[in-house]
Amino acid sequence: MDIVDPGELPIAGVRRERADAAANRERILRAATRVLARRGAEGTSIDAVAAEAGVGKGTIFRRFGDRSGLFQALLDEHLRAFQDAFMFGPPPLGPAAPAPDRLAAFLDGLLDLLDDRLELMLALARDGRFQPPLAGYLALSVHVASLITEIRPTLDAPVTAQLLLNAVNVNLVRYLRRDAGVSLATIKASLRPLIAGLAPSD
Amino acid sequence: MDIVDPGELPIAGVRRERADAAANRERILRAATRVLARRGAEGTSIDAVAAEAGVGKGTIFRRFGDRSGLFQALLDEHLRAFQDAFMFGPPPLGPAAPAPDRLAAFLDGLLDLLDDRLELMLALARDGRFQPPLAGYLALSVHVASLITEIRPTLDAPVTAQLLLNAVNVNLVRYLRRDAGVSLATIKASLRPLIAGLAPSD
DNA sequence: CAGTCAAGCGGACCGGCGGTCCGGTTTGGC
DNA sequence: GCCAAACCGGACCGCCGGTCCGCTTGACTG
Repeated sequence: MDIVDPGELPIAGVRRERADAAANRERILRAATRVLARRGAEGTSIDAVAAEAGVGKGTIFRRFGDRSGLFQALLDEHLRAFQDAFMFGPPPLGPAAPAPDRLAAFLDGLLDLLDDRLELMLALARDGRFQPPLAGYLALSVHVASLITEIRPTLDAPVTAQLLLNAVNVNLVRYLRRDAGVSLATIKASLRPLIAGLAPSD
Repeated sequence: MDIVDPGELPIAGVRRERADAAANRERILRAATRVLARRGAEGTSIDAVAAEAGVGKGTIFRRFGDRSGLFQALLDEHLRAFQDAFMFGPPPLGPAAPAPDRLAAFLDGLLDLLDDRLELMLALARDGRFQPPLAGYLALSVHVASLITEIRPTLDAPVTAQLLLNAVNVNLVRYLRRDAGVSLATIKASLRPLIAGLAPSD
């Protein structure tokens, strides 16, 4: 995506996205959302999205590169608000709260997001491209790592952060919520003891 | 797999597997192991395994039902020894040790197994069939849940067990080991604080 | 306003995959 | 040695992600 935001004025050397292209991008993203809702992650092929958007599949690949690029773009929309909240927002998510509270609030928020956008996250998870080094997830894991450093500096923060983030894996959430009938509150509560172990034993 | 173990005597009403079929099953499993090693999880198609085994692909589907059935069978071989060890073996894995030690030893052992059979586990993970409710994994999660109950009975043991098991997700291990260059010892060590949080705060 | 051309578009096409099917072959009990 | 049941192989199917290329269209220029 080396194209400047269409809302900005043209910049020397950078061409603006054509109006029809921008419109199509929007239609495609909306169509993808609808297909995800209707057919689920498993049934959401590029052909299906293209048909729903009334667009050739070539157009989708031109815009988003490949399958996971499409879902990345969709995820970014939802992730942005969350990122703002934990980086600049009010406590307990934002920087005014103590680190342990922030970590708990962060995981709660992430679980809410996962629960809300399950099919999208599953679609992303399908091609292994998602998870650990996922572009959008990178910011999250950096944030968690910094919180962990704050809580107990002697830990290996990056690795611990990955372990924690993986505990709330998409597939697990789907299974617990859908097949095992576990409530979100239960999952959140069960996560607490794990993060409690991070605090210095004193 | 409703066919009796070929080593046993025939039982009334249950037909023994034919000799050639048994031989083929073994050839297929061996071939799958070789292909996994040579081409990795991503490059291990059923066609490739069939070719390597010198067998038609129909034979594979007859034997193992579908793609993941093949890898399940392969996993079972490796899982059995581990199961024996934590159910009947010596401490710290076996029942003679205190529950917290057993849990730590269990996770260490699981990580060793993951590291050792990475490609196989990745192949299993590819079709979502793996993970949470994976047939072979079920026994593991039951075991972890029982240890957790022993450690702190007030926890929601099944959910906590799943969270813990997911923290050592296959994809994460691959990423940490292969791309991030993290040692197995580091991963094990980073897991300790998390399970430490399970112990009653007293 | 007309001309120009890069950008954008669509859908036929490709290779590869998991899975099915069925005509021919093999096995093993009698 | 006979025969039915079990087994086998690989052609075949539908689907999917991704590519390609001839045609269309938007937007800048004079």
